[in-house]
Amino acid sequence: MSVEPFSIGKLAKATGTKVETIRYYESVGLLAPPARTKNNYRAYSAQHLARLSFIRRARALGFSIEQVQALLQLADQKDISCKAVDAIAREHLAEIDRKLRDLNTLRAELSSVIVQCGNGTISDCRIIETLAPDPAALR
Amino acid sequence: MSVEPFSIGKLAKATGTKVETIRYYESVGLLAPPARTKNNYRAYSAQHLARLSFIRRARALGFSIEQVQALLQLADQKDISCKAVDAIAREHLAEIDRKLRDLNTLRAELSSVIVQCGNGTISDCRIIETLAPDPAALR
DNA sequence: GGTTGACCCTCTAGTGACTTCAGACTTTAT
DNA sequence: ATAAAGTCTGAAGTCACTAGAGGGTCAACC
Repeated sequence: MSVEPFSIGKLAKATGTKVETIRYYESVGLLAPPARTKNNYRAYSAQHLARLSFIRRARALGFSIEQVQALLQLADQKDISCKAVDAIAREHLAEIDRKLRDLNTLRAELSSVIVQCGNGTISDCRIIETLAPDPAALR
Repeated sequence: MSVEPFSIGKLAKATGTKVETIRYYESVGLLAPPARTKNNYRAYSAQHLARLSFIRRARALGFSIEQVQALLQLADQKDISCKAVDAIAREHLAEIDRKLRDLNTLRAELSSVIVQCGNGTISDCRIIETLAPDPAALR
């Protein structure tokens, strides 16, 4: 297992992150500044890879950068209760469920709209009407 | 049916939009600038109400402002085929399906994390590990 | 008639999470 | 040797709003 440090480009490729995004994470204090080579290039360790992977996964899960910060801080204090971690996760799960419900509703609406929009002209096309105002709002 | 023009506040209430957002839509060319009263207050017509309702519905469905612009332009040319409208909607549906798949995966992970994170300390807590890097990425 | 509070106006700046750009240096491949 | 690809910093741009400063206007109640 080679423990040589790697460049920002390699780290980017390994984690599916853009180079600029990695630098951004460093600038906002999400990812610790790595060592530098004599040319001032960033030299990352396996720790950085692990942490960036965590960050990316958490971001993909929809956690905000602030929430990821909180999770990382908690993760670093291994001796305390994980109730706080659990709370953050639960809070987020509720959010995901809300998003899922919304998206499913939208999906249904959108696909019914598409079905109606078979091949006619716009004047026959229901997609516009479907999105048109609810008469009830016009009171 | 009263056809008197209404203020930005009434329009906001009728469409569930913030006043500032309406002005923003005008500034980016999404909503046509309305007439003005002698006091320079915006005076909206039923057309504006209809169009803003459309905009809000489309935005709620997750269309970007650019996509909404496209839909509105298409809607204004009533004599052409609605294939373009259909294409935009279909494209958007695919996007929604991708998000749904992701969210479902995430939900499963997060809830299994919560189950495991019952009452131990962080060192027992799997939440960090669950989000830890995929060993495959470390090649 | 005065004043309180709810509206409305414009213009500017702030938000989150990046992305893009300009301008310069270094490393790698041909 | 030279060109392409990678890296650096710092600043500005993006999206879709949101908030704030600093002002004018209007309806109503005392």
